[in-house]
Amino acid sequence: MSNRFDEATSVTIGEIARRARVSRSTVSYAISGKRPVSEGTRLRIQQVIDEMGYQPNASARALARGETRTLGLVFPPASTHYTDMQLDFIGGLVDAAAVRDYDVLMSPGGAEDRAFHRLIGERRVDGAVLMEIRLQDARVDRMRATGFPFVTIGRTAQPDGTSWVDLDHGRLVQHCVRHLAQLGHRRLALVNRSEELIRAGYESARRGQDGFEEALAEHGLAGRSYQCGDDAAAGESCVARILSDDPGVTGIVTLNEAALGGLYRGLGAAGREIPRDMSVTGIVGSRWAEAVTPELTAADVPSREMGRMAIDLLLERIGDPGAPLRHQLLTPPISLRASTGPASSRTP
Amino acid sequence: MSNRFDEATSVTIGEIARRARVSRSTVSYAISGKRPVSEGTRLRIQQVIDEMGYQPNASARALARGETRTLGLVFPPASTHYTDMQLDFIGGLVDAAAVRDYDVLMSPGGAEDRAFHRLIGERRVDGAVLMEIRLQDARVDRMRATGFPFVTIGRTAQPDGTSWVDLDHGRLVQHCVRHLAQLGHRRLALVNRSEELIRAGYESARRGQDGFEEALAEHGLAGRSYQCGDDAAAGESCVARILSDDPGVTGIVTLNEAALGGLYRGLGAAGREIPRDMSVTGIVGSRWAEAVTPELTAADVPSREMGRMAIDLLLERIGDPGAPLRHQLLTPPISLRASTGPASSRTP
DNA sequence: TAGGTGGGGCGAACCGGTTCGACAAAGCGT
DNA sequence: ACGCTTTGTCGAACCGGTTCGCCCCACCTA
Repeated sequence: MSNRFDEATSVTIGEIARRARVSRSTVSYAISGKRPVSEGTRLRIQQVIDEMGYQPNASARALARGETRTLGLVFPPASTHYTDMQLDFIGGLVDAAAVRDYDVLMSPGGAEDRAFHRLIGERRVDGAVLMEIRLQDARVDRMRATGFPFVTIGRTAQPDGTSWVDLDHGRLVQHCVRHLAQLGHRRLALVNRSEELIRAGYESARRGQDGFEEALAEHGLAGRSYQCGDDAAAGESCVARILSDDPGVTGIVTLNEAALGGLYRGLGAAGREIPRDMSVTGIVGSRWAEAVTPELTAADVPSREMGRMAIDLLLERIGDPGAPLRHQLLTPPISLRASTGPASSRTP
Repeated sequence: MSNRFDEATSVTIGEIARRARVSRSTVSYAISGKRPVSEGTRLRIQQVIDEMGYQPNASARALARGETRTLGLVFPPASTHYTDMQLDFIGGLVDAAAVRDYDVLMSPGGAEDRAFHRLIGERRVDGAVLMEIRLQDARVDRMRATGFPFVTIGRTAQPDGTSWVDLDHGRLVQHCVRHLAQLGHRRLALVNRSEELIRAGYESARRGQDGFEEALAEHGLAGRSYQCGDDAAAGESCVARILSDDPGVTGIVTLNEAALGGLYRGLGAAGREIPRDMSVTGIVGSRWAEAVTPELTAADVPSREMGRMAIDLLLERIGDPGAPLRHQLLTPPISLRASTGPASSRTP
């Protein structure tokens, strides 16, 4: 009469206790080991647990313990398609969390969205990772105000108040420019992300642009920045703009992964061969860098690694909210591939 | 004395009840509307709620209601990198869930992994979507055994027992072959996914291959299938194998998005121009199809849409477990782009 | 043998919601 | 005036765990 078919799905600790002829608390202690339980009863309890396939209910446990063992991943709504880098980042983050027995809750939306409210206000998660940070970011302000543990991927204009892991886009772009300068290039272009993102204060785009301008000044080069949509067609037309603005450009730095294929196509259509007539470099996930021909000299983004770091930092904050904030600013090396070469190979 | 700074994070329904001078149940009814509450008290309660920023605790609510308002997304561990299609699929799925006030829990791992146990056994979610289905899939068997609501992306060898949404890879490959046949191509090659995936019984790869062979027979063509790793280098070496096995091949069908760039590079290195000397087509996300030059004639995978469908099907199963199972088999049209052309343009 | 010690187990309270049954007061018809 | 329904509210039980305080008993020591 108690042998329902679906009993495995509805076994409670009370049921285990009854069959093992002990109290519920004893079962709990036998599982957690927080108080001693005699060898005999522990074995008996364990046997019943195995027989019935008992697993403690997560909601009940979360309520009692005050922790959900779930982490939130907050990212803006996907009006703009995700990039490859983001995908790898998410993968690395989820895997790292799983290793530590945490699950990851995906939460699209900004500071005013219902999803965001659910996550924080309803305490669905023990902490959160914020992606796609802007220099002024309402989500960060809200999180800080609530005192909820969180880390950001990217840093705001006032980065000292939070833990974060970020790619040093400014410095990376500087390295790209220096590389081109050393090859003798004098007139450069920066292919940035879309106008909307830049206007929204998207951190990596902004800092990348700043780095570009600084590097131009430092090396005494001419150059200009271009906003470019996140797709191949935008990349193609961006090349057209660059060449019509200044046909003398011989080096391009790109922050725009999704436009890369279009960039190459545009150059091909304009009769510019890479790297003979045009050197191209930038910051791009390695999958894209290796997909184009010739392969792209680029700073490969360690996305999976960044996901892992984010989890580490977040768990540290959850474990000890009073601990000092930590920052990870990454400057991965530039992988030299086939898309850059000396400027002198063909003089106008 | 009760005005702590962090009170917004720890407001309970009891606190609201006290300040509004009503019982906890009245607050609950005022919020849910499941029983009438007088206009006056409802306003008073609402005011206190607004003042204190009260939001019901998700764990407590889940425990009491027996539902978590969370859905699981189960995918194998990321030893193999995710593809662009998967990313879009996840994005579409998460967005669709958010619209319906559900969150999505990411759970990497197979049927034996701790993450899988947590998800199902601990009842962290109300239902689950299973990605990356194999023809024989232990996860599906386990889910079916527990009676847990779920849908799969892709179908197993016995697809009738579950709800699923799937791309008809077999038919799509047939369409690709027919397209090439109509252009006059007689010797073809299929670039499939990696050996590991195929050996593991990865559904789309297997059915794609079956479709390829059927189509060859139907049109009386010669052809061969190749396994190819998920990266550009593998694609490049795959082309070398194809051309050395049969230099007369003039048409390629690919199921391998990540290898596409390498495929193009390999053809270029072998002196085969697309589409003059070689026509290429296949099943690839549009971002990749448009990134290569010439752009790829391909069946564009409606990934985001599939994510939305998966959520719809899953919520239907959760809402009414007795409802008939539903299947969505998609055969998106092939977008004609620039990578295919008549075989006759250059006769050996 | 009395008194202290600590291992092993139990019952009850608690986490923060939801929901059911009961009941008082108000509104209605006759 | 009475009983009957409806409306509004409350207290208590419950969801399924965890944890605290307490008690009993066996063992050790003086």
